[in-house]
Amino acid sequence: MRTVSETNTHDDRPLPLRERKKRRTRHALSEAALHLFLERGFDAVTLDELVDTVEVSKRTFFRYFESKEAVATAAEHELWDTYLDELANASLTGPVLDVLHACLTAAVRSMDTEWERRFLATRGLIARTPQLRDHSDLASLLTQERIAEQLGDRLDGTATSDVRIRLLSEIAMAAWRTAARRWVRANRETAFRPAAEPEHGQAATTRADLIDSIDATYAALGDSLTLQA
Amino acid sequence: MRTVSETNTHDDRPLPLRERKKRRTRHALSEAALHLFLERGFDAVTLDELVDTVEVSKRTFFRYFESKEAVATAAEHELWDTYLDELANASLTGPVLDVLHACLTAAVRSMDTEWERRFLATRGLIARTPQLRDHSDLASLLTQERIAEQLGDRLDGTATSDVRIRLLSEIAMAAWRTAARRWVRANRETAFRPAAEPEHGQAATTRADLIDSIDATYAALGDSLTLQA
DNA sequence: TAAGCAAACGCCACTGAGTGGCGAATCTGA
DNA sequence: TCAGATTCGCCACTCAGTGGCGTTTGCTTA
Repeated sequence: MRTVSETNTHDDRPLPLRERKKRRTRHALSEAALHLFLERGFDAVTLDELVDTVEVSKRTFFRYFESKEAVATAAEHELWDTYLDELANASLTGPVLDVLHACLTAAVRSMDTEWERRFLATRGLIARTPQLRDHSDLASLLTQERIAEQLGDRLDGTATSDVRIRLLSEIAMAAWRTAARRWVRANRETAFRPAAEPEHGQAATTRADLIDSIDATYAALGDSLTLQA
Repeated sequence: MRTVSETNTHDDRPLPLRERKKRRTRHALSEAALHLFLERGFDAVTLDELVDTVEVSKRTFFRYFESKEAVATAAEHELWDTYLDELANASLTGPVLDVLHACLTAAVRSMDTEWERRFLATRGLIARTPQLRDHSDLASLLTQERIAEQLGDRLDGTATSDVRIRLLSEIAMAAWRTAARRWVRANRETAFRPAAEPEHGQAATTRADLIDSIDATYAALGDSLTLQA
């Protein structure tokens, strides 16, 4: 039993002031970055500009984000963190590929609506900025590496199966990249507007579509291996 | 019959002088780069240094290579070019994955010994330089993209199979990355010395090992998909 | 509530990759 | 031998990212 004063859902109050300030700075930076980048393009905005609008020193910026690309893809990084958490808490039973698939969709589902908005913006930027696409792909490869490590620790560690674990992680991420790219391509024009109109009756790009794309892609994995000319 | 004066192996003569000079410059740059990077580390060598030792302006450097990373991984790029050529000339019959597998090993086999030396050096650098590992991974993703495009053009272009083609390309490259990483990891200490001793009786890292690793990895693809916990 | 401590920040100078512009050298083809 | 076109060198510039250091700000203990 916890005391009443200790709210456990989204408790922002009990956090030390210092921590709250940090969150606010981080949030302000990533929010302003998305806004500026969408407005004028990733390349056209310099870090000095971004840093000026948030009224923070450039030195401080790099205490929060490790690169200009990182602040634009923060939402994706959060997804990967959640994904890895899901996997860490999942029980490894049955086909491992199914577990990875389930963890990924669970991660996507568990993000809040704030995240969804930022993620859409990020993917919009990625779609029109090669540099960001590279950074995003790299992040997926890094995550894949982490997955392989985690699986390697938790499954039997025979050297023979090590190749299979690495391959499995690769394949799982391949499914993500394929699904995400398909999903982005289908929405290049319709979505990703700088100022998102809130309640457009039109069918907007939702995370449900993304999850559908993921499911469909995972389902196509088996066929792909044996694809005939 | 050719005249005796016209040697056909490595004929550098019939090429216009301008072209020969360009080749020499490019070769000198990539050769000096490998040497310097292996000697003192990728980060410790500045472009200005490299450019000074070759006695070329920095401006000229960027007319030959698009980045500092590119000059260190030139050998890999050549492999990808050859791979794509192989694929372009291959007949698409039977399982597409087998075709990709065959093209890759064929490409590796068709490179000359000069290439092998440079490739080994490059992989040694990649193994110890995260920045280069990223660049190499990105190059493999880009190649994978090209493969998907080529396959998309040559196979039937139904939207349904598009996902499978992308996935197949991803999976094929996943096999490469896994194989190459395994191969590098197995030789991190034994090989990749700045000044390679020519005829060490000891078993040295050869491209045969690499091809074996590729074969083994492709063979493990099917199992990986159905890997059970 | 005052003192002391550590974390976070701002400022500033600096490195180094990559680019733009333009005039000079060099190759080529008639 | 003389245009015309490439290619190159030089120089100044932009901008991401880092190191150092002094100052502020929140936290803690007396």
